[in-house]
Amino acid sequence: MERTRRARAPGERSRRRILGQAARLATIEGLDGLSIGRLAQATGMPKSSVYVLFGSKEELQLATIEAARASFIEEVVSPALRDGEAGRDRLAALCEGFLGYVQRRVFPGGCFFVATAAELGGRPGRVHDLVAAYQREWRDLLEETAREAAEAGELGPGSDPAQLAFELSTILAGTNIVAVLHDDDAAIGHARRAVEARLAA
Amino acid sequence: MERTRRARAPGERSRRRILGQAARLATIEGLDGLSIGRLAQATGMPKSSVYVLFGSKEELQLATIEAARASFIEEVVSPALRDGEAGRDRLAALCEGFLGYVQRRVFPGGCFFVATAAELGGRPGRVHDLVAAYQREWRDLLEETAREAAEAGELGPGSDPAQLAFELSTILAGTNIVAVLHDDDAAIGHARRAVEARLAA
DNA sequence: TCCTTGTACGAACGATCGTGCAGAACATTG
DNA sequence: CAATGTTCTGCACGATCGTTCGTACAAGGA
Repeated sequence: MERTRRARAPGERSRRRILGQAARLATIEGLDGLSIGRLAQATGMPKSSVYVLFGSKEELQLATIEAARASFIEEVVSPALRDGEAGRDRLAALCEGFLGYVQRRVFPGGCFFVATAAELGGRPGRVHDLVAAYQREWRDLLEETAREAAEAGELGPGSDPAQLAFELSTILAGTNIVAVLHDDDAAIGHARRAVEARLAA
Repeated sequence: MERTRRARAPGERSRRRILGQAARLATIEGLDGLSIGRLAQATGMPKSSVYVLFGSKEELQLATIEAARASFIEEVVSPALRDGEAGRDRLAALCEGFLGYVQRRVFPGGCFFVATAAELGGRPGRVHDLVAAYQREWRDLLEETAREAAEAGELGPGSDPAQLAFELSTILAGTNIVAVLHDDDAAIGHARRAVEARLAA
């Protein structure tokens, strides 16, 4: 048991190191622009080793998405679920967590899922489906939290949780694009005001 | 005169045909994913002809951006400037123009500039700069129109045109991403409600 | 008339892409 | 220590990338 885990460790460690670089690279070059050769060069491993650790480029992309999701949960979701009590506070914490995560450039190209969602657009395939599923998961989290807030009476009387979650998620995604494209953190400030206004009413 | 125009016509016609395909392809494959070989195959011309008409891949990308901008102006901006009188009406017409343009899939991957802005992110170079300039041009148009509306007293008293333009542009961009990613026009409906609410207050 | 210019076409270049494979390197077991 | 079974690595493959070159044709200016 312990033996086997230690035996598999070297492969796991290499995988983890590659995936860290892959997630960072993918926010700049795109998931398609991810090349096994460049990844090998960035980690100092031979190309064939990188390849054999994942089996195919598509599997590498899928694993990269999973790694990025783990990072997103650790950096954005978990802190908000821990700090924000519930309802509106938690909703604010999620938005602020996202904005801080973009601002401090956890990934050099901003939010991994905004970048890949825009890239994959309407293309078919497993990679697209996985990104779409996680994007929806994020919006569902916002929506459910908004629903809690609405039921607690913390939002205006006529507020629609689905509509609110839609507006917040699109504003956050759009903010990411503008902030990265112009390397301009003023966008983050605008976004904070927008979220504030939407959560006050 | 007429002779020279007819003499120069074949090159211009080829360029136009290539750029039309290029703009459509770029919203799916990305500006980087645009390959001269595929473009040649799509237009039935030899690869070298496509190449020599633009001189380099970067020039092809720049020309593609210009072509996409012309399409955007024709499909979104001009109708709104013609129909919407001024101020708030015009602002509403611009937003609705954008949403209709996304919904009817003028480009298969949605708005060209949202797709490329997300792709180019923080990369350096002339291609990035041109996309960033046109993205800013679009937001400036929204902002100036919002300012007209505010000065005409059509918006709420405490409204900030820059903030309003930021919110509208990010909501529109985010809507494009969601609508294309999930091939779900319900996002367009949500966006219409969001714009309406923002322009009513 | 020749000469320049611009467009069209085919072939080829070096580089890099994803992928496959035979064997070296390694740890584990007897 | 020897045998065995995984894991890693160097090398090579076909394909495609952007780019270049040589050539052919058509038209305008000298």
